[in-house]
Amino acid sequence: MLKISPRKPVDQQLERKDILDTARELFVSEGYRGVSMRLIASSLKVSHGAIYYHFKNKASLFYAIVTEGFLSLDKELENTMAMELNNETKLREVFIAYMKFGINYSNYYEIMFLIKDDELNTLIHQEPNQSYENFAKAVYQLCDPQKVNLQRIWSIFLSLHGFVTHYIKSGQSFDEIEGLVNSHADFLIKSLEL
Amino acid sequence: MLKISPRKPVDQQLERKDILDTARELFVSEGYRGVSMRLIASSLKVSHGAIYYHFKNKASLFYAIVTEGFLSLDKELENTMAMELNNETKLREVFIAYMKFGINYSNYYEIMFLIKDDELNTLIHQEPNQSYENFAKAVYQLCDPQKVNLQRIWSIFLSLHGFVTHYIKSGQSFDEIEGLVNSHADFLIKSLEL
DNA sequence: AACTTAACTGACCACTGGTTAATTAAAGGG
DNA sequence: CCCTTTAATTAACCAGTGGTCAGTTAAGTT
Repeated sequence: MLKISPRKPVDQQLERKDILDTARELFVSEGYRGVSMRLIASSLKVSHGAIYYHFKNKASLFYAIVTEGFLSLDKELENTMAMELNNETKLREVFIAYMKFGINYSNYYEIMFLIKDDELNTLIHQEPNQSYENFAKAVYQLCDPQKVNLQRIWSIFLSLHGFVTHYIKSGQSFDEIEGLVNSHADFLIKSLEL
Repeated sequence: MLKISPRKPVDQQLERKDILDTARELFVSEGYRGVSMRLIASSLKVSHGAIYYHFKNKASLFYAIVTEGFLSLDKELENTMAMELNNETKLREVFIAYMKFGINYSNYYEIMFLIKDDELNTLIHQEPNQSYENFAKAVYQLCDPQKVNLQRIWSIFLSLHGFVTHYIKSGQSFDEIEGLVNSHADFLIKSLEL
């Protein structure tokens, strides 16, 4: 019979933050589906059941990580909006920043907007809408109200979404497709008839 | 010891077509990830190992089904191009048909353009490009060459792709979003400045 | 000290895709 | 017809997944 010594001394106890840090690190390189609870546990040198004391399930664990993604995307938008540029150039930069975020943080983007997983999607239901609203407000602010309405902004968003979705699938780096990024941004700017 | 009687009489032998028919039926309602080899086998009342005599692996089995999806999409495009309509209206119908296909055959669309699966993606590498080329040719044919280039057509395609991707995720029916379909089609038509 | 709670382990479950030795029917050849 | 080879299938196996839980020990409380 193997000796089981489950509860560890206080200074060795697994903390929620340790789990999150390890999961995040693995997630960034392997994606949601590429990271198993067992992989996280073995990286932490604990049994995989120990994770379930701290998190209800895999979706809950990764929900904490995905909210970081939404914060990052919002921060990118904020930073772009704070640039000293004329409206049209700034708008173009907003589009480019969105595409750049999606490609550079593809595993985040996937879990934020693409993955169909019942448990995960139950948890993530407000954040994508909020993220879109922030985007829409920014775009509306930079446009002439006579030239743009909500439907058009929504179409712009879907076009950006399509760009990111396609290139996440194809796996190319941002540097490889920068020309295409610029071209798509130009297409969308032109569609607004500014 | 249970009696094993593996090879069945000729008239009861499992045929490749039977597997494909059952897999397709399950796939249409449950999607690629929702259908296991064991589910297909139990539906056919055979052992799941029997499928591997006929198909190398799950990806190969479903590759046969996904090619049907590409054929269907091409057929939709063809049918739309055969309509007696002026160029702009026909172009708009092409866009609508694409979005309609994606929403109505969402599990096909997912496996054709969205799913990241190494084995499946090894098999499916020409078809999406071919499908896009057919689309691009049709669009180019309906447009004024002075007003459109390959980059713009590509952006149109990505915009349609984004629309479908988003609404596949949200799970709404075509009827529920028909207004949005029309609105997005109008956005794209207007972007061409016809 | 005794009791309760917290934190964890190892084994379990059901499920997944894929593999393989054994088994039987079918096909081929003498 | 008989024997051999090939085809088609099964049941058991493997390794992996997310999740569960009785048992064990440390920590906390009285």
